[in-house]
This record gives sequence, structure tokens and C-alpha cells, in this order.
Amino acid sequence: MSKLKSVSIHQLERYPVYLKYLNNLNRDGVRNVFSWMLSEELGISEEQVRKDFQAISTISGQPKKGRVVIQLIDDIETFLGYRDVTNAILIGAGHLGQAFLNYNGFSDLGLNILAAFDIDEKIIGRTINKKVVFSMDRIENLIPRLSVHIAIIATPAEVADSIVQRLIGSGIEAIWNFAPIHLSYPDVIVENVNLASSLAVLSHKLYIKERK
Amino acid sequence: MSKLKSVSIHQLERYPVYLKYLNNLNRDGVRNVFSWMLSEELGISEEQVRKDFQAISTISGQPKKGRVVIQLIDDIETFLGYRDVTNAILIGAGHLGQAFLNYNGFSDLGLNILAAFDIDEKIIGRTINKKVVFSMDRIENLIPRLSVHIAIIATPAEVADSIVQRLIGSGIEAIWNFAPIHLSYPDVIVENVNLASSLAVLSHKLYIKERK
DNA sequence: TAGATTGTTAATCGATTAACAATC
DNA sequence: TAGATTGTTAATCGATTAACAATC
Repeated sequence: MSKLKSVSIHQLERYPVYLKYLNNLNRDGVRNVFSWMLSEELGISEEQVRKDFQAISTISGQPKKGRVVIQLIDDIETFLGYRDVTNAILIGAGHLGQAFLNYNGFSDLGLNILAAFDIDEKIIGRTINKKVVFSMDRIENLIPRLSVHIAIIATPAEVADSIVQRLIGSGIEAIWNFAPIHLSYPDVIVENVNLASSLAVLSHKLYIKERK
Repeated sequence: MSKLKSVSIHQLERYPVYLKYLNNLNRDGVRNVFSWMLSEELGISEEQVRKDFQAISTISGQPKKGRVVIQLIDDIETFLGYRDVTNAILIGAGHLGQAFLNYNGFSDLGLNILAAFDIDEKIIGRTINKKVVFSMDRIENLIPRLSVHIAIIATPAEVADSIVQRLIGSGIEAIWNFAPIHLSYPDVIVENVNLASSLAVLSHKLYIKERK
């Protein structure tokens, strides 16, 4: 994975969006793609599309010929690490956690959920979509033995913080947080997925629209 | 709801984060808050915290006294529209959809899911957390009768687009999209929640960290 | 060839940070 | 009073867009 230029967070977020569209094109048998196509479809300027591709692609686009779709897919998937598998564990096998366990799309993103942990006796020991739910008590015991870097947090907000402390102690390096609370720690990477923030953006746009 | 200055999307996304923290302070009996507190806890600069508050608050902060927590909570909740209820419908009552139906935290955000729609005969007619699951066939019939502006999409990617077309025809004005596909339409507000983008950011940070 | 599309370089725009006077 | 903290104004930074020569 050769990363030539440093990429911004916004840029990083755009690659999976490009990739989805390119996969659709590929499935439809389209061989070459021009920046105006992605621009039109995804609402991103042509210049930006080109810059984003230049930043991570191994080969250059050609005037009038554009870029080769499968080549571009390959470059983006490689850059995003989809070709390597990263193991993860899930903390919290409630409604949202079970949705994650049952969702099979993570493997396309190079993410593999090894197992889940919960405190609910009714769930512990069950196997959901081939993943075993362990007791939360076994975090310290099991995690160091697994080759796992990422923990997905799908617990209630109240317990998220204390669990993450334990996960850090067990060697977890990155947290994908879906609990409705902002987590922040000095030595661990945290990506907070905040539905409230997402909804705030939607609501505000709706408010602006209705006011007109 | 008096919106004095126009707020950016990034800014909008920060308010729910502030709000969570302020509610925690309030619960702990803290009366006043300084910008350095939010800065330290949330990883946002002091200046930015102050600017964000100035943009939406009805009253000014005071040197040495900071801002009154409950006042600030009130201002943010009002600005975000949490005091008014917005009705929504859910499309797709699979694993993720059911997690949404069972999640009771949306009411704190002023969002009320009225009902769900699905195509699975085994689910249609069931009541999940007091919300009825209707057949997808009834979209055109039911939605215009309900006072609903937002549709939450939790279907597979393949069917998302065609369903949204039907929803637009039925008068839906805003789409909160959780299907793993980028949706974009000229006359409807769409907020795409893209887990792949979120994971890309996390993975890249992890990659940078491990390379060091 | 002519024209569409590319990558690059320069200009613009907006958001964040720094500096600082005002004030509790 | 002195010092901490505020809001405002100016400077910086980074990302996006515009312009354009190169080229398929």
C-alpha cells in the first residue's frame, strides 16, 4: 500500500462513495469512466474527483479515455485496505449489535467480526450468524489471545466509557463507537459514529427548506 | 427558533456532541461551564467552542463565570429542534431497521418513528416496540395520510433507489439513508450515513499509527 | 485535425486558530 | 485589584474551485 500524498479526512470519506459507484459501473459492463460522470452522480466537483484519484492511483488518467474502471476499483480497494482482513470484536449484542453480527457486508470492507461480548445471560453463549457471544467478564481473558485491533462499541452510553478502558488495557488499538456518547482517549484511535450529528444536519436542511 | 448566523455542517455536527457533555454536567450538578472544559473533553479548540455557542445562544457568556449549563442546553436543544417532534417512517424492518424500532433514544432528538414498511410477509403486521410494520405496497396509500416528513431507509442497497422514488412521489421531503449506497436527488434532502466512510477514516488512522 | 478530458498550477473560499482588548 | 475568561477582529491554514496548457 503506497501512500504518496497525505489525504484529508474528507477525502478519505469520499473513496468508499466512489468505490460503490465504480462497482456499479463495472457490474453494468462499463469499461472507462470520466470525472464528469462521478461528479454528476455523486455531487462532487470534477476537479475534486480527479485530484482524489491522482492522490491514490498507480497510473494516470488519459484525456478522452478517462480512467479504467477496474483499475480504479483496484487502486481504491488497495488504498482502503479492503484486500487485507482486519479482525474486530463487537461489544454489546443488543438490537444494534445483533444487526452488526447479522450484516454480511463488512467483509467487503475488509472487516471481520470474530466474536461478540455482552452481559445479558440470555444472549451469552448463543451463536449469531456464526459468531459466538461471550460474557463481558471474559474480555481480559480472550482479547489478548485473539489477533484483533478494532473493537466495535454497541452498548448503552452509560457503560461505554468503562468498557473501553478495559479494552485498552487488553490491547485494543482502535474503537469504532456507536454508543450515543462522545469517546476520546489519548492513546487510542476512536471514530465516533454520531447519529445525532447526522440527524442534526438533516433536520437543519429540512428546516431551511421549509422556511423558504 | 431564531437562527441569526448561518452555521456550517461541521458546526451543526458539533452541537449534539456539546449537548451530550452538557447534559452529563447538568446531571452531575455542575451549574457553570467554561470553554476550556468542553475543549479538553471533546478535543475541540476553546475558540471554536465559544464561536459555536455565540452563533446560537440567546445570551452571552461572562468572563470568569462562563456560561450557565442549563441555559446552554436549552439554547442548543431549541436550535436543533429537539423541542418539536418530527415524525418519520422507517423503510426496511430487517436487523438494522428493528434496531431502530427498538431504540428509544430518538425521542430525545425530537424524532418519532410512526411506523415501518417491509416486504417480508413474516414481519408485516407485527408490532415492534409499539410500531406497526406495514406492507411496502401500502406506501403510496398510507404516507400521504400521515404527517410525516422524514423517511429512514434501512433496506438493502439494491432496492433503496427505487423505494426512494416512490417515497418522493408520496410527499416525503427528507431521507435519512442507512442503506450502503449513495443516494442523491435534485429535490429531496438526503443525508447518507456511510459506515464504509467512517470505517475508512478509522482504518487509515490505524494504518498511520501502526506504520510509525 | 478538433475537441474533449486530463493533470497541474494559481486563485478563492471557508473554517480554524491566534491575538487581544473588554470585563466579571 | 489581579487574573481568568470572555467575545471580536485579524491571521493562518487547508480544502475546494477556477484556469489552462498538455494530450489522447
